[in-house]
Amino acid sequence: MTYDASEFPPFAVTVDLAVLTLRAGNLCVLLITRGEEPFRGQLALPGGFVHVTESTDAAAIRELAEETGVHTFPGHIEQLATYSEPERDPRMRVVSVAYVAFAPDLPEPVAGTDAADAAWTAVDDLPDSLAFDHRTILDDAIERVRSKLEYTTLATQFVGTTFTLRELQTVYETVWDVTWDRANFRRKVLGTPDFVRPVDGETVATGTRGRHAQLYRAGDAMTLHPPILRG
Amino acid sequence: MTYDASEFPPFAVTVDLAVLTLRAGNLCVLLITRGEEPFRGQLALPGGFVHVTESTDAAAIRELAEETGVHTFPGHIEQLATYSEPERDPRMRVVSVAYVAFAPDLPEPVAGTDAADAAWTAVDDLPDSLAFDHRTILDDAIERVRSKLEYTTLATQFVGTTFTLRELQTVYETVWDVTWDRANFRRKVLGTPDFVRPVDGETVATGTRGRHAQLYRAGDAMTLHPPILRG
DNA sequence: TCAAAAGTGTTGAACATACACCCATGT
DNA sequence: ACATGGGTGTATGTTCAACACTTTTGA
Repeated sequence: MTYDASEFPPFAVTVDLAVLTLRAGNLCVLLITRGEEPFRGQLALPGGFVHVTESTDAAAIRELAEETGVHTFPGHIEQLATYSEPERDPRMRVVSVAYVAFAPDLPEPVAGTDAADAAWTAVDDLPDSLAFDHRTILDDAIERVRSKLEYTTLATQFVGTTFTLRELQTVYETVWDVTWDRANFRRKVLGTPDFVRPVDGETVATGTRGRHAQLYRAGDAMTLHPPILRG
Repeated sequence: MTYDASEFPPFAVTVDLAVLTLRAGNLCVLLITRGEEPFRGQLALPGGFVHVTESTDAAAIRELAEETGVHTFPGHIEQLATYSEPERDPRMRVVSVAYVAFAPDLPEPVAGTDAADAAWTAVDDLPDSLAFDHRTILDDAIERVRSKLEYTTLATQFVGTTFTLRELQTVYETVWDVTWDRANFRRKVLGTPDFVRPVDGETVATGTRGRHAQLYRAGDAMTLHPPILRG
């Protein structure tokens, strides 16, 4: 295996982002409307070219800030997979490294920024097809988030820095479309070492009525032993 | 986002393979010795350039056949992750899509083939460093196989098409470095729907002495509910 | 004082663990 | 016959699921 400029075919490398959040009890994804051909007018995942001086991780983080308009992104981002079918882009040979990001409820994208044509869409209410192979990427991203809830502390990325156990429970119930017994969920979470940590003393929050809830912060644990199961 | 030849920097795209198997009670990986600079003489993961007409999946499968010398690969291969640090290859900008393959015990690589300089190395007995960022890739591959044993039927890929429950148990014990109670392991596996399926009737195998064991085939299940835990 | 939401207790069922024991086979 | 390894039984402890109950708060 020797390297020489004539030996390898050149590829364009892009990143695509599946940014997921919970809004009003629905799992939502950030989609843009394409302004140019091909797929003009269709919905697509945000993304862009990788610069020659940066890693794909760096490119994904850069694009994430541009597309959401938030400069210190409050959630978590990780690589999903790489998509490379030769015909996935009709114009040239493009390999795309997809990332999935999880965030608490973010502000609506604002006109006048790079994110002007971006909007949150409930994943249960997607159009029949997205541009390129983005539907495949998005399906993989949704499967990723559902399975990672089970054996990691990812759920805490969908709520604010402090949260009630009820809010955390709602994350599981929304993403998995199941219901949990409140008491059993509480025991499961509190019985897992370093999953959550209570915020000191007097700290409580309020809903509209009823007893105030203890606030918690994410703990140090990244993986859950044993996992939390869907029932 | 418009495309034009002057706008995107060209990348070389390669695939790297972490081919894992069990040999004599050790988790082993297929490594080649590099014949050219850079990293001449050091161990590296097998791999190669992606052709302009093929997907990275196709390239990985092609390389896998070439490197192992086996044309219908008996195990499982899946994408691991993409590695793209700008300085990962000192000569040019290379993005590498890594794959991990799991196989039952394969024949020793034979001289006179493309796989001539390849050899199985126990992962507990690796040199301090591998070429490029291949040590990082390999560490990720090992973590992948360890975690996938827990919630998928991947373990069946490390044994032949038919196997005894004892052989399957040895897979878990070797990869995780734990011991299981034989009776409890049996109940766990047989109690999981579609994990394994007994091979009909008279079919039994033999060790050196003792009662013949029932043979099983992998079942239809891909994921395990509940997962098998490390204890 | 009532409704709503947080938090605790309790009970029977299901499961896991650690063994003891029986069965089939080759030497 | 006996050692070896496959296969089954069982008692004990732990966890889980369902649901009743108590506490705290706002209206």
